[in-house]
Amino acid sequence: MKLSTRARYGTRALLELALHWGEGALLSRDIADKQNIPLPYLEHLISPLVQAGIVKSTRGARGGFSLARPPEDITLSEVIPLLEGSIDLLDCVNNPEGCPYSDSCVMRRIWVELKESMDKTLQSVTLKDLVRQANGTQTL
Amino acid sequence: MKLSTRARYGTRALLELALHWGEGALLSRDIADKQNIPLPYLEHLISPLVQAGIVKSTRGARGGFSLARPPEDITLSEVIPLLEGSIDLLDCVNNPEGCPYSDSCVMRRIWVELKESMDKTLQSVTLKDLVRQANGTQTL
DNA sequence: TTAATTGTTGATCATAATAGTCAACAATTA
DNA sequence: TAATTGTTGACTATTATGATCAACAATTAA
Repeated sequence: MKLSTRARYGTRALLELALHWGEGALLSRDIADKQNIPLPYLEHLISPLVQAGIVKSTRGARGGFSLARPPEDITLSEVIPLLEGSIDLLDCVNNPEGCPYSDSCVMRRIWVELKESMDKTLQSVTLKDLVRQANGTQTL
Repeated sequence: MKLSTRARYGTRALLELALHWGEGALLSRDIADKQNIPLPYLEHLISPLVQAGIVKSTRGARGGFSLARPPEDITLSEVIPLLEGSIDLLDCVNNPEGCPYSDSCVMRRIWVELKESMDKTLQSVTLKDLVRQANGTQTL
């Protein structure tokens, strides 16, 4: 039950983009260097973020990546599932038909609750929050 | 970020033991049959539960397994980490020294919060709760 | 229009974690 | 003492993850 490096790398990449919000596109190479992410790996894991409309990509010379929306509008609840596939601890959480026992299963309810409590926490954090904290600006 | 089958099997085995609380020992073979768990696998995953004093084992003829404590005193918060190794989504949660970045890391705080919210949910569920639900006795 | 640049995609490989099995062993009871 | 039952460690198979590489598409600037 460990988080994959995709989620770790991905959130770091997004933080990097959030730190440079409003400054135009960042090269994937620079993101990779700054955040210590293998470049060819970054290219793959950023793809779902682009397709989901969280990251904007521009090809060709002078291209790169930038956030498609303001950092305060992007929560981890939106981001982590894209990177991780889903935050369901078991497939039955979102797909009860897949398990022959789901009707009578006593445990499924627990896994659903668990997912909901995680999601609630993730919803409470925006990229802007991360930027604030990174800058030490956070009053908290 | 999926739960391992150890946790699924393990909780089912515990549920089975809880259902028979007060009736003496259950054979591992019977637990395995009833809950559809490969017997040799069950033997391995039950071991940490025995060592942690949650399950009591008796060897030899007429031996078997039973809960070492009343079902209402055993929470999932105690059980799942034993089966799963830990519920930390990342090692840095419980072992900051392992990561060179943990000081300045913006993300670690999130992973810690996530773990705490999961643990809170798991703490709220005892084996007795599961039994009640399995019996349809739950008033809720 | 061409060359350089940069993201996109798919194939592929390596490694590690998980799931599962088997056999020798220790303890207990009848 | 023989039958029973849990304990442990070694081992195998399968899958998921992490990572790389190469061909390709789009864009810009000379």
